[in-house]
Amino acid sequence: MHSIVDAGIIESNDQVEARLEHLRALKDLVGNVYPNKFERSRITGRDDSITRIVDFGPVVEVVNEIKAHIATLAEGERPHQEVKDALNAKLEMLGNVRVSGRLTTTPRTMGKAAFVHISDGKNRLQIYVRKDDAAGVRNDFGFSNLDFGLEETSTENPKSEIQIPESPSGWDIFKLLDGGDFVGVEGFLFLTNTGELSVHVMKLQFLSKSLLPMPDKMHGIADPEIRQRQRYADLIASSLQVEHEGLTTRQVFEIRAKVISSIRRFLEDAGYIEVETPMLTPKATGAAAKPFVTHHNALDIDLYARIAPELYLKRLTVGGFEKVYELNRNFRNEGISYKHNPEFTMLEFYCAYMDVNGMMDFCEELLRQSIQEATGGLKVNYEGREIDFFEFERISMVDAVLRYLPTIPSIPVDRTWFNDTVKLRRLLGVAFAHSIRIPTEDGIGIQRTAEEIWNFGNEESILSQEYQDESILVFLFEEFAEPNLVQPTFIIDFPKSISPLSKASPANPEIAERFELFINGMEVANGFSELNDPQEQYERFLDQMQQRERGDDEAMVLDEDYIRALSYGMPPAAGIGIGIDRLVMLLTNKHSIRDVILFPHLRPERKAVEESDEAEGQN
RNA sequence: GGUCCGAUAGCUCAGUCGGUAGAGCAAAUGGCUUUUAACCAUUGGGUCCCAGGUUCGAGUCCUGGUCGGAUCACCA
Repeated sequence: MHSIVDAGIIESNDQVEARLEHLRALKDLVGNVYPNKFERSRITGRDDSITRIVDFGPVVEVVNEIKAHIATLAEGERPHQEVKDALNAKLEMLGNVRVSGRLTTTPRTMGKAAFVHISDGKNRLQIYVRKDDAAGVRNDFGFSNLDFGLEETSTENPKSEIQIPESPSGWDIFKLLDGGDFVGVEGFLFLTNTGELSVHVMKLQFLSKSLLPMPDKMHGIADPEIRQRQRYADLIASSLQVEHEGLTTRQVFEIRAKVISSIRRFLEDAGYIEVETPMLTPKATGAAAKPFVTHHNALDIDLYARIAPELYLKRLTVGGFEKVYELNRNFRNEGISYKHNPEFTMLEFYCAYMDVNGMMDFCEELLRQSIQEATGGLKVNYEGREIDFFEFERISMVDAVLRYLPTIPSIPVDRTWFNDTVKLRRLLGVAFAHSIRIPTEDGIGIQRTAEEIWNFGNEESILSQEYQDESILVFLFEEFAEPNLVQPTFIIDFPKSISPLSKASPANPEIAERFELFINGMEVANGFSELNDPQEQYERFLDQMQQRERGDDEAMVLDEDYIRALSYGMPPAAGIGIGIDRLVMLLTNKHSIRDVILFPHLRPERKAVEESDEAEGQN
């Protein structure tokens, strides 16, 4: 049988060899080197994790007292013995603890005693092992069995027949530990000469081996590929690192979890019910995107990974769920970028009898509460800029373009330009001119002045005949306004033609009652008053199909069953989709969506592919 | 897909003008019973991403490729 080293799954080097050798020696000492359990003490009320111990009130109190004492001392001066003794007496009153964790470093041994920190992935606690007084534990008998197992068996079997291996010394076990190993210890809490909370180990039990060396404790993992491909190693590294800028990887995902649970709580408190609609669907509906296709053998039909749950959720409003939400994955077979992953987490919810304005109000409240709960405030620092979630601006798409359009005094642009095809085309030319950056040696490129852009743009406008008026507006918005929308901003008054599922504004039939929320130039949410007229919806779908025939493969497909559902009558309603990954990026100051997804999609590992091909060739 | 940057010990990184391959951490051995990125001494450890070229000589220069990152264009 191949070993994992022979098979090339882990690389063999002097580090790994040394660890394997330690493991063999440990096997002789403790028996089972992968024991099944370790029972932790319960001085904090339930299983004492390291985090629960260091957060435990009486412990925190003692730690704060020694900190206060140290603050009064000169630099380098040790805490006074009598202060330490008094506090250590308090810690001893708490009783012995049994805690377990991963060694964060190689042990610092000093002749006949040693210190090392153990970590529960979140917090660390120092343990102190002395050659004199640390007993080792054999895993065949274990902590609890050591005390009770002997008596039970001895009633049935003569004592002489039982082979009880001699207990190893804790020190012998300790000498075979490597950074990253798991151990369980029993002992008492105390403060060291430098005032650090530690466990004086009386019993040491080996729990599991790390055969691979731990990531660098100062630098962590530098290779971004390993960070994302081997997230487990990234999480270990971020918990071991002595210093780090910003949040640790673990903290990022803790914030993500907090935001999500806070959102669920908010929606539930507001009367929403969570549902799960199909991930595999016969039609890729509800959004404009390329889907993943798969095949169901038994039914012999193609199925699509859903690109949005929208139409299913609205079917549920037809069925009588007045407030309904789904918080789960969507799949889109499109590019990967800093803000795109093939699968991403979307919150969608629908509320009967509400319109787009009510939805914007509600969305603001939802975001404010969940951001407050997840981060402790409403202001976040994102790439050096402060984003304030207290205020959300609302501005129409046309006004947003007007605000950020480069202007020159000789050509005053106003709202009327957007209703004039000729003038719109001039603006499109300006947008083309604006998008062209003159390359420079440093590769960054320089932008032209407003005057140059206008002069150049007016020549370019002749190229723009193929654009429809509405798509020109969107193009202008994306070119001029979008990158500038840093603070939370609702863009409202979308052209109806690009919003096939939204209701038109009562005031203007060409405008959809729709908004998109932009933060830091990124679309974070998209909502509207839901179109519930089956006849109009049918016509909008037909229009989309025409666009598809003209070559737009992202135009929506017709969903007859959805039209049938609407025909039963759907209440007026508003709905919204919120991109959770992007929201988490903003809250954790992460520039890439891959940093807020635990296992983002990457190219297949090159080495592994080649080797498995070779193996197949040999067989 | 375009442009720019990178790949050297297990990890993080130096490597000058083209001239014997380096440091810290990690590993091994020894010392040290309250250390804090512990310390001291000794030792081992390299396909300098791959292929080709220039050269007496290439980690270094040139060409091509692989992998990765950043960025721009399309998509939420």
